[in-house]
Amino acid sequence: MTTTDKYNPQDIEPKWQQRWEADRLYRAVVDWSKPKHYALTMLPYPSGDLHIGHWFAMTPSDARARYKRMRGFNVLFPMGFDAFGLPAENAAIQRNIHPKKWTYANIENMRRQLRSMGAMFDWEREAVSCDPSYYKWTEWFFKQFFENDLAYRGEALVNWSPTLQTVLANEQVIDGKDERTGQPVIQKMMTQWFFRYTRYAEEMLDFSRIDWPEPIKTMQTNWIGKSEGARVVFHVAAPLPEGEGTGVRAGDPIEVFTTRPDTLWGATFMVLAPEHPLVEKITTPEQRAAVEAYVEQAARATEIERTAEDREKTGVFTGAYAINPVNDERIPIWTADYVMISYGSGAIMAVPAHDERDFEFARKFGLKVRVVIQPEGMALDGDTMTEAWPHEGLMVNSGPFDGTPATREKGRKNPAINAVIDWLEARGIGKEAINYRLRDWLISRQRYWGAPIPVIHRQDGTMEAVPDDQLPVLLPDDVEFLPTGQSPLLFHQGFLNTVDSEGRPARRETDTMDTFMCSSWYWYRYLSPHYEAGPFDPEEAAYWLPVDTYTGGAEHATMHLLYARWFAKAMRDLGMFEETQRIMRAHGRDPELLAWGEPMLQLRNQGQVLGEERDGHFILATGTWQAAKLFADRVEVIDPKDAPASFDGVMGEIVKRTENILTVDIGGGDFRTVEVLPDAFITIPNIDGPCRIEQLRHHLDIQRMSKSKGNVVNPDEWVARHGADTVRAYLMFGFDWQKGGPWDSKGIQGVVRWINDVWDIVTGIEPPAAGDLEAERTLERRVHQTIKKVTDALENFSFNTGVAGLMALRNELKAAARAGNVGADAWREAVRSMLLLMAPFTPHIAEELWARQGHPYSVHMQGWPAYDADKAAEDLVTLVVQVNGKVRDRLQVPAGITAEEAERLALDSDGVKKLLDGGQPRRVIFVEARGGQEPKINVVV
RNA sequence: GGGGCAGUGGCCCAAUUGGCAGGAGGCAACUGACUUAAAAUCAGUAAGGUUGUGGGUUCGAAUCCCACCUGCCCCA
Repeated sequence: MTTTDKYNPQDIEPKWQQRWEADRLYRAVVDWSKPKHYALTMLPYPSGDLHIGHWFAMTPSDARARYKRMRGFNVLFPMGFDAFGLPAENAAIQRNIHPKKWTYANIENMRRQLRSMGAMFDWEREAVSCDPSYYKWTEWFFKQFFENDLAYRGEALVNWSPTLQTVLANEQVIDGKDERTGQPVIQKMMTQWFFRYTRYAEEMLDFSRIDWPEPIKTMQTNWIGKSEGARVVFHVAAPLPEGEGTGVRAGDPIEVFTTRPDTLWGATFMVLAPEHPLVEKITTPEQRAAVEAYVEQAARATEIERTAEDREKTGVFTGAYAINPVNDERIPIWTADYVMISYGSGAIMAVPAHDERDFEFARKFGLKVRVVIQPEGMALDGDTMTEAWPHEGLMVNSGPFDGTPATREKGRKNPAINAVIDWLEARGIGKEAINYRLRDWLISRQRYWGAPIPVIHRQDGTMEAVPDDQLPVLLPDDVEFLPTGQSPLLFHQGFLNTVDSEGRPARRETDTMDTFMCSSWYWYRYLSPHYEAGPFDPEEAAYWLPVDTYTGGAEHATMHLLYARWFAKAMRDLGMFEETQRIMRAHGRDPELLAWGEPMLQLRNQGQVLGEERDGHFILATGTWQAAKLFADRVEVIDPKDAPASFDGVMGEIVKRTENILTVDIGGGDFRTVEVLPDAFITIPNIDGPCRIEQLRHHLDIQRMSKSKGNVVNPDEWVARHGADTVRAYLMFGFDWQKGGPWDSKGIQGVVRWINDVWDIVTGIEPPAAGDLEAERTLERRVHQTIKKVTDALENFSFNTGVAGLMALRNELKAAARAGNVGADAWREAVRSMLLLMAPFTPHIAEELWARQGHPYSVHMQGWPAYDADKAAEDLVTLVVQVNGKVRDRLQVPAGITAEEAERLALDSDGVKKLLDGGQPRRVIFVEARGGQEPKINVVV
């Protein structure tokens, strides 16, 4: 082996990146003569630095996009930035830098980092959501929704800071307190902007047209939370005979939704959410003080606390009664915070005998419990039962329905529910109904750094949308950031004051939009980021839409990925794809693809790269003891091998450090606390002089990377050390992509060796002119087996097995080179195939070696190597012989063996004969060879 | 609290979907070469298992079902 020169990624990577860019190699242009593939990966938030998670998400997606391109697809693989959001505003407040400046500086930096990946991003299609040219269309979408009854203003519970007099985002509230001032935050009903999310709830439950991961579909289904039942109207009962002036008006309706209308006869009280508008109206004077105090206290609890099942139930009687419409019974109305205003109608009928939470509440407050479902073989008694019976049984105490079986089925499938719904509908007191857990999408934010909501409030209190020719409503730059939590737009007179369409003074809406709104349509903008006649160019859309493959994190399951689907359906129904569909039809593409209202046909999620496990420093700390705690004036980091036999102090591995308090594992599952004195003398080998306590390293478990844990892996450092190809390949090789896992800085060595080996194999081997035919045939077989393996791997997002297959091929080539029995032509052909297979994973080295082999530029414009099953086939295979499922023998047989032959050979084998002992087998099961698997035969005796 | 995912040699992971648990691959380990020595590099080599636990279905279970344990992620 003669190595002419060394592999040096720092030379070849920038060189090829510049060449590709200069040649616009990855520019994707509409070409109706070729099939298209729109590969989309989630766009990053410009936080400042690209972290290893971005590489893990994007480089495998890039490999797959490159593979599709080699398969003959015209591939679009764009990139952009989701650039509005809270961190920019926090930076503004903390560091006195304008959010715009901060964001664009970060974008600039991240663009550079993204380029170092060597990905095939088409930068000419880049979109940045905080650019006026982008958010003009975010505003335009809002306006379309506003004008078509998909956007509205309504009441919602928000986090309200009474101290700051402002609304806070969920992220700004920690433990019920404002994260900045530490002052309490309450839940308050306020007017907010919403999209009619629930309008598409039913359609969003249909996943039949899309290839998305099962867990995502399950999560979305649960998130939408469809439940079937009935809406029943109760009425407030007439006031008490004494007739106090309570404001209670007999006959006020209270609508409830129930999934169990078959238990209506067991409703012994009602509960209203504390925020329910009726609470104030119906409360009697003698209960008023208690109710008001309760409502105020409830506002301080978060929804998490309120819905916790193990929480002690609280509530107050309002003094009012309602009439149960099925039996005209007078039942008390309570208010309690376990009922949510945002679910259903914010009021429930309580059936304590058959609902766990109602039961607990009734027992606590001594309310009546009446059994209306009697399970078979059990005699439930409302007075003595110790838990609710939410299951099946026969209806009792239910007037005309006594004896009707209630099953575990939900909705109309349950005979009891079915019968009761019919009866309710016939009498006009209730209706079959479907309720969704999903709530409308609250899109307004009381923040500065977001797309403005293009609405003007007229003097008379009505609203109008900003005319199209005035879009976008621009965010003013000259704003001041104060740590008040309030949006600076509220104080910007130039922004605030405007005129309506008739020239009268008016006030601009100061709410901005949720950033999820910006990220709900970005893949349309990529199609034509400079298009001015609409959010996207229909000519581009007709070719590229819908997205074929979308990759990104599963954490977006119920938010972004559901918003994206809603948006596509709303756009479809507002006719935004009509022109696009017309063009599709003209080119013979099926316009139904857009009628589905599904933005992405295939979705795959990557897992998370976690921090690396790290040992803590092994220390010997000495000082003075006080109780069980050592106050150390000296801390030495030592090698455990050099541990002294006896010492006065604490010795062991640091497992935790909080300020100057160390927790030390002294072995045997025992721990000691060491407080390091401020002037303590600290020594660490390899670091000269006394050290600071911050330099002491503590043990890290495998967990999510974060700056505070100090386990962040910086991709730039690894790229500088080994090159982008190696980092790419390691990320694809070292993990199950869909699962993620801990970073292993030793594991990357295997990839470093692989790439260096490939370099040496391709540049340094001079094969003989002629070789041994059998050896060449074997190498060719391995090459074709690898083509199959790598192809399957890329199709199935199983990147690690793809790289593993390439490593195995490397081993074959090395062995062949050593044996020197493969001739130049066969060798060159094998190397050629290997470089093509490597191109998606390691684009730079593949390009460099491709050029050095004298092939025409570029390897990335070549077709994918063709797989030939005949060339991959083995001549002889191992027939596995089992007896009762246990392996007893292995036989070498011809590859295409039939079941009869296999059975004859198996029954004749030593392993079987011994166990069969002259008798007849009860059954013989032959499993033929399929895929790369060898045949098996199982003899049952 | 609700929802989701995962558990395979010392470690990261394969196992073509119910068919030999490794002639998947890698890390680590060991031996040798180079070196005064070590690291790195190169060449070679074995060893390592009740597939988290317990039940069930099956001719056959890492794979399917039930229960439990442990870990991770998401939402509120």
